[in-house]
Parts: sequence; structure tokens; C-alpha cells
Amino acid sequence: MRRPGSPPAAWSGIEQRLRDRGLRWTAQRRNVIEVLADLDGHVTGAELVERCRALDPATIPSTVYRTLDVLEDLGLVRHGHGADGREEYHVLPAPDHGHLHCTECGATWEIDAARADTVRDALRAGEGFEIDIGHVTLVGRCRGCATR
Amino acid sequence: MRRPGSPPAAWSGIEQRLRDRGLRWTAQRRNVIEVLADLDGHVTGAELVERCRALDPATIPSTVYRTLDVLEDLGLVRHGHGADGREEYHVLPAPDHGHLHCTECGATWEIDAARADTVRDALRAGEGFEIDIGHVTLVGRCRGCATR
DNA sequence: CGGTCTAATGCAACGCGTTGCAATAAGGAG
DNA sequence: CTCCTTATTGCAACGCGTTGCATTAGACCG
Repeated sequence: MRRPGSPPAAWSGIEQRLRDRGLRWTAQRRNVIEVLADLDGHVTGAELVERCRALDPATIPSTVYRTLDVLEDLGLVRHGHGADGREEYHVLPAPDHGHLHCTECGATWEIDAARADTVRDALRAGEGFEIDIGHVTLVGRCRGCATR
Repeated sequence: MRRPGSPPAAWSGIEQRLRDRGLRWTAQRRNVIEVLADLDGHVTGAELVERCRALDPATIPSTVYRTLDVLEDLGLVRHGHGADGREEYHVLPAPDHGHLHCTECGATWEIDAARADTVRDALRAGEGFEIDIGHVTLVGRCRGCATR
């Protein structure tokens, strides 16, 4: 968690980056970004909307989602799908990790880039497929539940 | 595609299997099953509802989804999430295959069990994780789009 | 053939996210 | 500072799926 008032470098140039693309710097976008900058890791769409509403009760969901689309274009966030298919946003810069979910015990956790690479390599070798490992949560059973 | 009137073996005992569990054999369930039996492979939830409505215009979505839950308990279908997070149902018996989706060209295709096993093995070895490969659609870039 | 128990249905409301469209407001030009 | 262009917003409606609850109707029993 970040101290308010010390925006990470990733967010600092954003106002200019938007303008350079002919996009606009609005109060609503400022809010979304303020919330995102205060986050580390993941948020679901609904959670993000909630947090924006805390900052500005007049927040409209569709505006938040559209802002996220723009930020994704800029490479500042990436969306994925959780175990239940819900939207999940990763704030960048983030290591290229993966997510696993155990259907038996309900746990969800991350695997680091090195582990994720073994999966990536498997698909690259056989299928020539370059997986976006962070995009979906892989579902199955964890070591504990599988052996039990 | 199946010829009407020749239900596959998998569905034949279902009426009894339901009753054995204290569940009931209803007209609505019959409809869902009739639609499923006429299918090979996948359907999205919405598509299935649509097809049921063709059979009985009075079909209610929530009933269809609840029936699918029951059938999943019985092991006759399994649900997964498509590239966009939508529900997708696999009719059994189905080989334990995987699904890939290319974000660049939009294609979605299957990989057979053997290929899927390389992914499974990668996760089993490192993480002790038993992936349910059919549950989610893996997203990334296909060979063509990746090299281009 | 009723009577009884309770699984299943229909319905209405909700949750998350997306989309179309008219109204608003950035932000560059004069 | 005012005007103009058009990106963005707010809003309302939609799509897919889920949930709670009162009502209906399977299916077993005597």
C-alpha cells in the first residue's frame, strides 16, 4: 500500500500521455487513477467501482469501465478473468505471473513468472501458442486437495 | 449432430439416476436434456436457453441453469468459461481437451488431451497443481499471429 | 385413487458489465 | 476570453447469469 501523496512513477506521466493521444484529462479519470495508484496487485471491476464511489459518490460504473479500457490501451492496467469469470484488473508494472484456483478448498493464489514459464513453454513447444498467462485464472485442485 | 430419436447411451439412464437421488423427472428437464443430447461439444448458456426456447417457448432461463447444475452434479455436463468469461457447457462424455483463444485474430480452437497433458504436467511438476484443463479457455496468441 | 412431503418451477429482483445516444465539457485556435 | 470540435460523460436499456421466495407438481404411501 502506498502513502497518499507519493504517486508511483508509472502514473506520473499519465496526464501528458493521455493528451498526447488526443485523449482528455478529466475529473473522473483522475479518480479512477487515484484509486488504482493506491492499490497493489489485483482488483475486481466491482471493487474498483466501489472504491471510486468512496472518493466520489457520483461515480458511474460505465465511466469507470471505459476508463479502464483506456488505461489498458496505454498499458497501465490489464484485465483478466477470475475463477468465476469476473473481471479482474492488474495494476502495472506487474511481474508476468499466473493465478491458480482450487475448486475444492476455494483458495486462489499466484505463481511467479518462473513457474508460469513452464506452462508457457509447454504451449509454445507443442502448439506454437504464446499464452497470456496472466489473463485467466487456472482452475483445478491444489497439492493438498489433490493428494487427500 | 445426432439423429433425433436415437439418444446416446450416456443419456439413457438419466431418468432413473435422477430418481435414485431423490430428484425428479420433469418436463423442463426433459427439454434441456433433449437439447443437450442433440449437441456435440460445446454450448454457451445463452445459446442453450435459446435452443430450449425453440422447443418450448415458455422456457425460463433460471430453470435451465439450475438443470445444468444438476446435470453437472451427475457428471453429464461440465461448465467452463470462454475467452470472454461467459459460461460454456461441455457435453459428456468428452475427451479431456483444452481450449485456446487468440486475442489477435479472434480464433478459438481445441487442443487434444495429449497436448493438454504437457500443460498439466508442467503444473503438476512445479506446483503440485492438478489443473482442470477444460474449465477455462487459455488466452494468448496463436502461432501465426505470434510470429507475424 | 387421494393425501402428503418437498423438489422444482416461475417470477421478480439483483449483480456485473456493456452499449447507444444525447448532453456536457476538455482543450486547442483565434 | 470566446468559439469550435469532438472526446467523454451520464443515463437508460440491455445481456448473461444468480438468488430468494411463494406456488406448483412429482412421486411415494396408505
